[in-house]
Amino acid sequence: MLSKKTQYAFHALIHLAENADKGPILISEIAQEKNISIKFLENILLELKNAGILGSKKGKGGGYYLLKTPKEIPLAKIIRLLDGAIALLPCVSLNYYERCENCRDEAVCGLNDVMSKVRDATLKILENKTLKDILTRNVSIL
Amino acid sequence: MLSKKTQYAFHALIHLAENADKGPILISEIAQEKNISIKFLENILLELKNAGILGSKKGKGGGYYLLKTPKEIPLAKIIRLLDGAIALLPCVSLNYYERCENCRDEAVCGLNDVMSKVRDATLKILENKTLKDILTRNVSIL
DNA sequence: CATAAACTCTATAAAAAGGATAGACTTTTT
DNA sequence: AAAAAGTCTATCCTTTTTATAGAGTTTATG
Repeated sequence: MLSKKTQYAFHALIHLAENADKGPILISEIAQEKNISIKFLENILLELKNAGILGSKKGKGGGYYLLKTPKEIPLAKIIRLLDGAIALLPCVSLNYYERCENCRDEAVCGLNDVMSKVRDATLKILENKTLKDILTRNVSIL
Repeated sequence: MLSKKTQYAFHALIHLAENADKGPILISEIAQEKNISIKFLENILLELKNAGILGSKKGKGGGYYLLKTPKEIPLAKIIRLLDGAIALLPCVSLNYYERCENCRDEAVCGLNDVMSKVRDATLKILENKTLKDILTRNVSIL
């Protein structure tokens, strides 16, 4: 299961993309629209900003906005950024690999084998689908 | 990512299956063999017992043993028992569904749509693969 | 039938994740 | 120059997950 953080990030990104034509969007607007704690959302948007996905403008008329087009933001990237590994086991993760502490030899571990298949099937979807693919509204400017 | 609980459960079940010909297996043996905290493992085996997957025998010569053949234990069942939902989002879970608090209408939510596909791809593997498929050693008695 | 071996149960503690709060800092408008 | 409207940073509280401790119960067996 994805963490709340990642779930909120997706909803926030969707809102930002669908309102990209309106200039910087207030955190408070996203929080209200998507029913998310405003302060918690602050931290999440900040992480997305530090990762180069969002930009922000301070002062009156400020807010957050996408730095890339939705098509350039794969869903897998968001999950890895906020949740870490996508795989179900650490010993099967491509980006956050950790040696298995519970088995003798990963090379002949049947669990490793099955979970690799699950990872591949999941990544095939999440690395190819982007923010654009999960938008409801089509925004002409994008 | 699967919880430690579920990860440990898989390794314990593998050990039980691969040594099914030896009668009841001690918790301590599994814990040592698989490098798992013995007391934590106790709780896990108890849950598996209460779910009807394992049986136990008390007293000298006691221990845990499988109540079903490995082929009858789908991997998805173990995950659902110990971790709950397999899906990445509550609003997409078949067995642990919860309404989405962050979007207006799940029926037209693009996130819901993509995550349903991930769920289907994952379940296609995890519901068809069983404990038997992740064993290293072939035990004739099974 | 006493004893040791082994599982069972309840309570508690430590660590991580989720969520909430406060206040400092920055930019813009007037 | 100052107030308004935002972001940024740090800390704290609660819940869940992970792990530990110890008393209690059952069973084989000599």
